[in-house]
Amino acid sequence: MPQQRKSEPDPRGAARHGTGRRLRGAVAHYLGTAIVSGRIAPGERLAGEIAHAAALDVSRSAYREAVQVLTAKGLVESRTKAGTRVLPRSRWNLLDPDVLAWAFSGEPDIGFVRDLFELRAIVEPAAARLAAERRDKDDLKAMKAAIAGMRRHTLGTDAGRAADRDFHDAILQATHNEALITLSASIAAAVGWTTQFKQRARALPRDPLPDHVRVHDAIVAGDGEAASAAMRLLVELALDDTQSSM
Amino acid sequence: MPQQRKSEPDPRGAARHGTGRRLRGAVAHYLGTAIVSGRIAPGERLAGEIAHAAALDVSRSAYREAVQVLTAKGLVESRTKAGTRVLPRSRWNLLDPDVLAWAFSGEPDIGFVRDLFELRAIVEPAAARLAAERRDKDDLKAMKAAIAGMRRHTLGTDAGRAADRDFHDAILQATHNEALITLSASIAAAVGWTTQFKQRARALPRDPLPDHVRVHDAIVAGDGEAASAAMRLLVELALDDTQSSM
DNA sequence: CATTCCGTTTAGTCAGACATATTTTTCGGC
DNA sequence: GCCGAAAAATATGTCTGACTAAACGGAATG
Repeated sequence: MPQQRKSEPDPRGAARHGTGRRLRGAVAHYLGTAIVSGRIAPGERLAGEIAHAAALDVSRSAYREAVQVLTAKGLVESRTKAGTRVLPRSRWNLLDPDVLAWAFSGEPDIGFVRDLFELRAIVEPAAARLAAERRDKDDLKAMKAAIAGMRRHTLGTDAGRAADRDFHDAILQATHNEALITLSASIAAAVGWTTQFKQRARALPRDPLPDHVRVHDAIVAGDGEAASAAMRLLVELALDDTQSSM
Repeated sequence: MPQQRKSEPDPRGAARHGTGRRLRGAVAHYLGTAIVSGRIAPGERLAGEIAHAAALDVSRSAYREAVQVLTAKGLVESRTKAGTRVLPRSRWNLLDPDVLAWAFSGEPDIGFVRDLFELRAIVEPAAARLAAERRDKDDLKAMKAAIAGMRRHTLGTDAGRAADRDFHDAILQATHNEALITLSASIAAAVGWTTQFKQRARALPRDPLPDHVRVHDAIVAGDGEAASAAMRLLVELALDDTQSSM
């Protein structure tokens, strides 16, 4: 008995034509967004495996594997007999790339976006400082290429956004700190979603190139203090732009 | 044919008596540590599911669910026919609590510990500053209680370490920034493992209480700058202690 | 009234079959 | 002899159904 009266998107259907994700991934995405968006509240109990799997029209194994993914990300916890419950937000791995993606797949929570920008404002200037102190020849080459790309294309184009990403990536690599790289990459990606919203809403209000060049020059000069200050300014401007469009 | 010539710990046996984790968790832990410790290098291919599951003496479903966990944490990627391969370190979610635990379950990599301390030195002072600016009555109460607990017990006791954790937790809560809380909690836990090593190696070289009191007083006074400076000092001292024992 | 025991419920594990997607091989044609 | 397309091989992905184990609730018992 497929196709019952569910208004929610059907993971099976979505997997069949849309994303290209495997079935298990589609179910995980479906449940993940349902939880992160608050449609299923913390403390709430999910329907039993057999029933829930049947409701989603997938086998129990596929459903279970999806739940394992959620468990791995700290969203739910399963105990025999008690069922699987949604954990309190404090246990969620909010910095996991998938969780971030799920959080931004719908209407992102304003407060959470603020938190992320705050974290970014803390981490990225420090990263720029470290980059200025540690960059080697390859790092400089990558940054130079990225800046050149940004000169050629505006942020409205795919190529322009790619160059922007490359630039920030190059800075992170230059810190030679794996933990910092992992963290910043996640945040930057998440912030990227919001940036896209921003640009859709209105033409971008200012040319971001000079800000980036300032950061670049400071890192080339090996001036950590200046690099940190320039990056702080860059993040603040990005925050202003995003806020003015919300 | 159980008990073949494998020197590595047997996940099934470990699950049977030791950790209390479910079988799938034990397999995930086994594979996770094998990968994080470098025993299985990035780019390498894991043995086929049927063979590998049989070698570990677990069913294919249990093995697969364990692999899903690793996939969720970015350690491996599975593609039909091509098998499942270990991803490059850059794709790992190094800040995931489980991954950190796996990384510290054996001999932790010195370079990675340095990276974590560096990140901590960036984030925690900033967190202290925010806490000083935003703490409410409940936050102050929790911090006060933690400090009192630290006065009563030394860091050598369980109660003392719990009080220390509570203090840092209270500071994070006071920032009212969920992303910051998630991040710092992970790092602090990981750094905690190393601290334990440190104390096992030698009597702790100095009384950490005055440093904590300084942070506490600054936050109570609402002085963000002082709180940040005091916390920076605290982290630096912790780093010194850890380094001198390695 | 407290305690213990047993049945029920739900997740956990197992086994084997079939589907799907690549890679590799092979075979035909140019 | 080289190149390209079709077929075979192989590993992951999904499905099904059964059984196990653990935890909760209530009944029976002291």
